[in-house]
Amino acid sequence: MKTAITVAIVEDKEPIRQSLAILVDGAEGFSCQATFENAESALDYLPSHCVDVVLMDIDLPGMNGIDCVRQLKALCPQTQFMMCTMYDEDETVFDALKAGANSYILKRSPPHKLLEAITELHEGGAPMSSTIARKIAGSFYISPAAPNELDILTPREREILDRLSKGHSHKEVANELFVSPTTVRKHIFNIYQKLQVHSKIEAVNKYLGRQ
Amino acid sequence: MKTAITVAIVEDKEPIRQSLAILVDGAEGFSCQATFENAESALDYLPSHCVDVVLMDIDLPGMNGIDCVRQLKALCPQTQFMMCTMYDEDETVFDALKAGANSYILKRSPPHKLLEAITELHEGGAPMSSTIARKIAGSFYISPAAPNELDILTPREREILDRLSKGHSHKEVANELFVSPTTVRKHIFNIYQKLQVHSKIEAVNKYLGRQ
DNA sequence: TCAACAATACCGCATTTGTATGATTTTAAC
DNA sequence: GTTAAAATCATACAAATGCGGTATTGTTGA
Repeated sequence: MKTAITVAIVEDKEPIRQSLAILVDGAEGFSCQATFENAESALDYLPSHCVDVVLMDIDLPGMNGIDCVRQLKALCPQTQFMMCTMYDEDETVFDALKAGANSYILKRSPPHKLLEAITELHEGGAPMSSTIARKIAGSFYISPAAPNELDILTPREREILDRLSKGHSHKEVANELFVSPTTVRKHIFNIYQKLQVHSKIEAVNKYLGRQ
Repeated sequence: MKTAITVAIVEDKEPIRQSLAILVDGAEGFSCQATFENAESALDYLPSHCVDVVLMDIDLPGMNGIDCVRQLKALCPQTQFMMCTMYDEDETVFDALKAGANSYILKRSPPHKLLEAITELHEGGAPMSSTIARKIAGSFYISPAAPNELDILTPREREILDRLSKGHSHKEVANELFVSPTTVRKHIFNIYQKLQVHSKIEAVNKYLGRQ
């Protein structure tokens, strides 16, 4: 028989913490090693007792679950973190992923799904509740309908803007493209007109899709 | 009984196309409406005969599956697209998501997983093969080790850099912070020294973690 | 064929920026 | 209570940049 997947639970609400612990410990192949009612105690204990999977609530008293993951991630690199929460706002989801969460499951998921997800996570997957997964996949989508401001730039202008975005000066770009610096300046001027900006930084921000 | 999920398949290799069609059509609750051996014929037929789910291979003769999804997405907004391919390179995956793919399944997945995935996709999820999901989730992760370069900046310097990153000039920043422009320039110069750069763009790139 | 556009190039001017040196005042740490 | 670091300001110069013209050439679509 395979070694059980070791699990820790961070959840402030007593009844939920208890039922999660019972669920995990009661299932074959899983072992709940520890439970915590706040982020601080988890940060205290887990680094010296790393587990395979941590189920992390987000809304905790004191430090929130996302910041807790960010810190634990550095201390327990081999541990997988599953956010287990009721929040499904965009910002929360993406902040959790940025902090290092590998999985994001909504609390309303049925128990057997949770166990499945822990297994999948431990086997190298990144199980997400379906609405979360859709949110994440959708965040990459670039709508062709959205008339990209950059479309009005000519290929040459885009090329120059790209090099500017890498921090190259007018003169450097001119050398790279084998044209005169004045030509580059003219192109840049035209770019400013088209993008309605007045400096390299503003142009680069638009180019790289910020602000 | 619920209406069957209507499916179309775009796959150039005859045997794979056939077995996918048989798999889908043979399962209860699924109905394979059409199969195509290239992107062009799919683009020809599907817009006027939209289906619930399209299984799309990537490596096709002529137009590839990603570009095909990009175009179909605009014409069949309610259709869900599942990339079904052997590629798992980063660039391919993210390009597919940018094009509008809602799901990305590797061909090596077992048949029952594929049917499950189609169902999940149709119900609003975004099923991904586990290695793919991990890749996607990981793409958000911001390593806490990276920003240590910025740690050497003082709060004031960070404040100024932040405003520079928004495209403000020296003078503007000076007005915003109620200090002399020369002070701002001094700070900026110190920032350059610390970050080992020589222009605003380079500094802002480091600040925003894009280089 | 002609107009529009893209890419190339030049000149010139005012402003911004990068670099250097030096100094004063707050603030924080020991 | 001294010291170190941070924040402030000044002056100065060279280089880079932003803005305004004008002009030539090649391509392209109406």
